[in-house]
Amino acid sequence: MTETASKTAKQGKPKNPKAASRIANLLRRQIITGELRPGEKLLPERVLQEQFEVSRPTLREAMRLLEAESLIKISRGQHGGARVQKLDISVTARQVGMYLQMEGTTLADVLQARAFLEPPAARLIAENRSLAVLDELKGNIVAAKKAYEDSNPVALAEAQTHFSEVLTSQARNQTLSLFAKLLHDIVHMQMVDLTVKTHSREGVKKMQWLSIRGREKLIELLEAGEADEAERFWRNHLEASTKVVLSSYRAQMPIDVLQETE
Amino acid sequence: MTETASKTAKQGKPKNPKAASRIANLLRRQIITGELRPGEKLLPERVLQEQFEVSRPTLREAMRLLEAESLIKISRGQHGGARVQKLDISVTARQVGMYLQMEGTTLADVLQARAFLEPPAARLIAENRSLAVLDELKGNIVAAKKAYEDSNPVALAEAQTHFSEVLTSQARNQTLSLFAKLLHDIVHMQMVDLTVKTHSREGVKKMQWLSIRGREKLIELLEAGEADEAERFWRNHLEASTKVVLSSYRAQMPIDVLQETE
DNA sequence: AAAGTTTTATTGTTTAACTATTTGGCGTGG
DNA sequence: CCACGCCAAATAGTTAAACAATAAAACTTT
Repeated sequence: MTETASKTAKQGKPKNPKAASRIANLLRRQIITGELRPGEKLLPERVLQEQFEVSRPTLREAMRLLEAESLIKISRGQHGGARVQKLDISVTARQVGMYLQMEGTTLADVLQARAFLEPPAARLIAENRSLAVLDELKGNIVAAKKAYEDSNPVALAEAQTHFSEVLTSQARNQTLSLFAKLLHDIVHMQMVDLTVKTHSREGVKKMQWLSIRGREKLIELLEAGEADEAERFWRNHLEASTKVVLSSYRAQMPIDVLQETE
Repeated sequence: MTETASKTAKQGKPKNPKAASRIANLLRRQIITGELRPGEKLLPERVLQEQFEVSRPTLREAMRLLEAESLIKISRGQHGGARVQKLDISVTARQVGMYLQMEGTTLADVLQARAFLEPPAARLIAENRSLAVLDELKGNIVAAKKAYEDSNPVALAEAQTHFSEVLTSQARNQTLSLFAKLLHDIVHMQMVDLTVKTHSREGVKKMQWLSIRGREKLIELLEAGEADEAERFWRNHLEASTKVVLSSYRAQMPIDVLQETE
């Protein structure tokens, strides 16, 4: 046996590397293909153990993996167990953010990326302009103005990111929309300790007003269907305001997505 | 004791949700902050057990999490153990792809998103044109032409994606560059069973040639520093060729990122 | 010296128990 | 009858100790 060993005899069951990830793959597939839908309960541990013919610790490693991906949520108690969940985007955002963090990416870089996505989106909206979208954008401006007058920086920031989301989501491209959401989430993570500083700054008020005016102008262009002009205007606007943000806040610091995950 | 139970007495140790994810968080932080660098070996399980005061199955759940994130790679044997690794982008790509898959995103959608990112990148290259980048792009064209003449569709596809990568990576924005890589990875996963069909098709050859010509033309514009023109041209080119791809292949099917992972 | 064998350090997996946390039901006292 | 508290049952969370598998190094034999 010792001589023939090595790799001559292939095992009947290739038996993927680790039992846990093998099982996680199987369950993951069931969930993602919709075989198991959000809200549905997975079988309890001991049943799955028998089904997959593994021990409890091994099965539980698999459950941890799925739980970490936010595919399932596990609870204890009488009617506890693993329930399929809608995917939580913040989990993906964290992983993308982790990647960026390891490369020393700055918040400035992330903001710039966002500024990169929006102008083409604006173009698309101008090309096939829909009343619903335009109305939503207008409503957003109203809310932003109110927040501005109330000197409520948090609400104003919310309104701004919402505006961005509407822009990118209406580009009618799911992939791009997801990217926009990821960026929003990553930026949001950083803002936890960033927004606070907004209060005391001089000139912020003025910048905020310019920002609102810029969006109003964009809406006009969108309504007029001026695709080229809308795209160009919005790029210039974002570049200008990004510059201000970069110099104002400590956006040149690498992001950190690990702050007290909880 | 029964009466005072409930939640009156807070434990000294708040003891975050699950031991495994708590430990994973600690180790993850060490890795991401660079305290532990790629190649370095983590302490063996039994030492970490003592350090974190948990049992082996619990610790191993944590290790599984980090392994799934590609932060560590575990091997058995005498000098085995967990080693810190450079992050594997395909893990992140898979997770992003999972998200897209659950929304029923089509390959067409993903390709369109890529077409969305490149024109602005082309603009940037035209604005601050560097010889190195232009040379790399030119070299790419040469390779593509060779693949074309050899009727080597795989090499040609490689060249095309490389061209895209150079474009987006030279945008000097890490976030955007990461997105481009993610898209490339997701597309690549799908191409496993997609490229094969390329051979038999009529008109493909012609399309390939147009694609190469388009890139040559783009390079000319970039060299001339015609930012606006380069961006516009490239968008039109991508839109046109995307349309062809969409009708030719089964790009209208939802993507599937779960096909036989390993 | 080369080849094969044994030893050893490490992770992979199993089994069996105990602990903690919910929920529902049951009973007792108002 | 209702409300409160206690208990029981179902479930996941954690621990413990052992054994299996693997890979490298050390040793032994030819």
